[in-house]
Amino acid sequence: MKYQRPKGTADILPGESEKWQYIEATARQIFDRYRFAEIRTPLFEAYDVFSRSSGETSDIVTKEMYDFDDKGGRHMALRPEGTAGVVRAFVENKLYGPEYNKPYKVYYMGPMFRYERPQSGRQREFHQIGVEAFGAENPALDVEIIAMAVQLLQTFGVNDLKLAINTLGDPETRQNYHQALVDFLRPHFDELSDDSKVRLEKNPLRVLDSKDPKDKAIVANAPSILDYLTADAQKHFETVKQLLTDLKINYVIDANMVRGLDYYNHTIFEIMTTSPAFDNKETTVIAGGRYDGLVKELGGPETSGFGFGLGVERLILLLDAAKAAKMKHDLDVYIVGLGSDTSDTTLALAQALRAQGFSADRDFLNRKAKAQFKSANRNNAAVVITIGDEELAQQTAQVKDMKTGQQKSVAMATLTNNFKGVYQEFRDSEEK
RNA sequence: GCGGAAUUGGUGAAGUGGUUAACACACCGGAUUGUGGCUCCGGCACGCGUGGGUUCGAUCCCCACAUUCCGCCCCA
Repeated sequence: MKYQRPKGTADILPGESEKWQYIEATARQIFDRYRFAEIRTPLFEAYDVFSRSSGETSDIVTKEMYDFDDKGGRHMALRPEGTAGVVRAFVENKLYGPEYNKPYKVYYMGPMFRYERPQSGRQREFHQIGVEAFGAENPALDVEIIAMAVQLLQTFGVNDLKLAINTLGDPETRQNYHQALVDFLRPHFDELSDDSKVRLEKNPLRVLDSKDPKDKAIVANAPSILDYLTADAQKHFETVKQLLTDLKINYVIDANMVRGLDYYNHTIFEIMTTSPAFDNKETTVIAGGRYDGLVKELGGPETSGFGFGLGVERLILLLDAAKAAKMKHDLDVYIVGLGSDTSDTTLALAQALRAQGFSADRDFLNRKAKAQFKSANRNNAAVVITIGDEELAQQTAQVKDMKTGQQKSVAMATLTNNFKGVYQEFRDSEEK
């Protein structure tokens, strides 16, 4: 094994790729219903696009960025998440212009890159499906997008969904709370875990998220951001809660929920699920929220935004656990050719069948009849057409229904002109 | 970035410091000049993650590296 794939990457092979197609097709369908349109942005951007949007001190920027200098000496980075590039495109293409619908709604799907230690469901190259909506501060938009996220997961058959919401308020809220939290944690500095000591300096909100038992005990008595909301922030959050209730969408408020990226404010949410695929531990599949300052941060006009991202690899693990329906397509026709003289004819017949809209396959290894039938069986072929010297001479073929075992001779011309009729006849007799 | 475990064929795996690396599944061929099952027979690792070292001799012992998995950090 001289060459192997880069650490933390995966080959998605046939058998697996069908799941991806299913997921992507389903997502497109749902997004379309909500009038989101696809946007495709580059897999890499100027490093600053990400460092500016995620926050210089965020973990993504400080240690997980897959960055490099290109031959022109430009500092570039593979995208670690989808939002920054979309916002950059939104600004660069002036999509905030008056000629565009507000909110401006887009979705994307594709690979993201983070330089970190791989684990199951976590890779260096991973995939996200995400949506962004720009230019509406109305909390109803928050709720509509959360509802869409819930519907999406339900459509995938993922159950045991738990929606957790929180608010980070507006900048004023955040500043006040930040101060209050630091004031509270300072006296406990020596008791905090080493990780949290660092967090306290870099991003105190993250201490709230700590899994360390001692940290948790301290945090339990910490002030809640919900007590520091400004009137506006309070109103926004209340409306979100009310609308969720109106839609009969269950949720819990997790006042300690935070974000690793700096650009979020107001509503943030996560949809979690428990599954054997994750050892029955709660795992977040979708995470998102509001980011009203980001467009401006990247050079555009003051424009609000709301979006979420879904981890495709994680979703696939869930589908596996739920024993998702088989998404593989069966074969319509397998053509058995006996003797190398038949190869021209089987090739032409296969083409004729495909032209009529059927899937068709044949043997290329000159194997004997038995082996070819085995292949047909393995491929779940509905029909097998056999051509040997005799059929060649008479311009016919043996057509066999693999389910009933019934076989009959059909003129070659009929197969090439009207296979549909032959096929239907078999179907009908199967039902009798 | 830190800590731990693993690494034998297409797959699941057994195994030993010393002639030919079990067994099973899958696959290929034959028994059955042209038909899917079963049965029987045969084939299928120039090699035990990679590179060094110890040894008369290593897949098995030692070291380094790589990759995978698990935990932490973080997150999707």
